[in-house]
Amino acid sequence: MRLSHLFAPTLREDPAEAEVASHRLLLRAGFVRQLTAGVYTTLPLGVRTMRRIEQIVREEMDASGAQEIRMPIVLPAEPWKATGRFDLYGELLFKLTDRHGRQMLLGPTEEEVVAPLVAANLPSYRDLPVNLYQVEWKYRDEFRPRFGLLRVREFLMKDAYSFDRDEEGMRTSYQAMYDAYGRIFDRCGLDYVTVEADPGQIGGGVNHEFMARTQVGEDLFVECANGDYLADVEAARPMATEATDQTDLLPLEVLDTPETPTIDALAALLGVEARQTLKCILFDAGGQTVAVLVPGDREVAEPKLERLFFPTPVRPFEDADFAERGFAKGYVGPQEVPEDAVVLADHTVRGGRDWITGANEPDRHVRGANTPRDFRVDRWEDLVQIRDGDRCPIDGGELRVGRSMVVGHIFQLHTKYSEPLKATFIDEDGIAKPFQMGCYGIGIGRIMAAAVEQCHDDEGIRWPKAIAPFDVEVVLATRDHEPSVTEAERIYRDLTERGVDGLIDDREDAAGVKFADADLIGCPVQVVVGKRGVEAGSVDLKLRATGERSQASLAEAVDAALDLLASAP
RNA sequence: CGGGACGUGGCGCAGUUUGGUAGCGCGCAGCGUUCGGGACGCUGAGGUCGCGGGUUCAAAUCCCGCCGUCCCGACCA
Repeated sequence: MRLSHLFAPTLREDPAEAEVASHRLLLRAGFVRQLTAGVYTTLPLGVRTMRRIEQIVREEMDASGAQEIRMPIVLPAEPWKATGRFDLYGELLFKLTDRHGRQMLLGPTEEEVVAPLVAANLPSYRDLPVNLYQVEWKYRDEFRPRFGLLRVREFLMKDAYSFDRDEEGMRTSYQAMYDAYGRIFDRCGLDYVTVEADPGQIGGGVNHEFMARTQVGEDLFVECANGDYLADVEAARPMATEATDQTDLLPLEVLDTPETPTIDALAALLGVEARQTLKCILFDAGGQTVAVLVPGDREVAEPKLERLFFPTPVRPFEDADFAERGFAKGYVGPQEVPEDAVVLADHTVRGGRDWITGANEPDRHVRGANTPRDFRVDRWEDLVQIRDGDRCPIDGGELRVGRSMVVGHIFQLHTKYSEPLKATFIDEDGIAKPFQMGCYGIGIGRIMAAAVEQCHDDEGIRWPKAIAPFDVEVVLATRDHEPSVTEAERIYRDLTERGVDGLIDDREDAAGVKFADADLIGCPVQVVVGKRGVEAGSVDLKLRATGERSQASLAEAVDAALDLLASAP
């Protein structure tokens, strides 16, 4: 491709709206342009990189036995009502109405389409397993698109769905995807970790996230300093706390603590540490009151709580709930919790005693609260948010919190969708049974953004060669020196004949402009052809990833470029 | 959804406090000089100052409403 003909408008200055590196560089280097919040046009360079990513994804999906299909984007709402996701997703859905007044939506994911599709001709167990995938646009009206291509409202996603006869088959299909995902992200050149994660809104059971390590990601994970534990921050658990000595407990004593509805105010008034206090956080789970106990210096991890009660929705108390159910907001303690409520305590609560906690009346707390003497605990569970410095549950090592961008997420769904959708097959015993499903997503644009986050410097992008828009850029560093032009054209042509995706900068611009753009666009290898070199019978080569420069004779220029490309990351 | 900031030629910005002929840099077009790390000179094109309403002799500037974009947060007692 000739840069003189390529629609790749590069920007000399950083766009005002872009703060994170990937957003800034993808705009500046002419890969994408923003149309509106969270919606982007992909320019030729971006299309090339995304196609390369798609190609890797398709090869590995096909190799794992999955088959590509293409499903619609405009979907009728009915199946989404059947699975409950029409309401569950709510505002996240782009909804539209057709001319007949029928409710439609733009697909945010496609279980509701693919399960009925596979079930349509009532397959036999002999037809299973089946794994279908597509690479298609997805629509989610995120309440805050951000970080350029990281969180967008329209995005290209590879989504796959496996259908099995039983759980064992589902686990086999899941493992095949797990393995394929590892190969995909390896091939894309990403530095990533794989963690067991929270199921979130898709629900179901076991699931893993593939997280590219980045500076700016929205998703946090924890990692043991000794390298033996990795988890999504929403699913991570700290090392079990040892129970404290329970002798010589303090008596329960009521304290006057005016104007102390927060832990900070209470700790300040009494001159104690927040961790000596006990928070009693109230939730509603399908009408039942749930009291969650955690030390005052810790936060409740709501996703963990939601998982415990799944599929019953759990929500925090609203102001009205406190009054209706007889609790004093800001002064709630676990004593006197009604019998029909359930009291959950985090394991870390075992490590404390003589708690200071709410007295269940305004402006009063108690000191010396102990279980089971003063309050009951119905269940001990893992309920706290993990934080930097917690101990690893495997070996007690220090846990560190890292940032990442989730580029892939795989789920074991069991019959969560096949059941409500009545997506069944006929089993060996002649009875119709719901499929055991799995679903598997990869964000194509996110891989592109994550790669830029991981591979860039002050000058621009340093593409991993597997997903670079072009392999080699030939920079013609002169305009009016005919022998240089001839040599540059020859090298470009020979590279193309040798199967390399080549780009030649044949524009009428100064050499400095071309060098700057070459570094910005970030092809792995640059071959610089100019008057000085050509008169001396040589070209200059540069490996973008390291900045390493070398020279080759005109005759060996193509081989040298190919060798350098082979050595590129 | 709450809070904050911003909106002025294609891009980046100044001008708004204190109302009075719309500016700068880059880019773009033409000519000339340059020609290996974002060159130089001359000439030139290009703006409903986000939109609507109001105040005023006069509004980019003051007032009201709306729209858009970005950032932070979204219930922890």
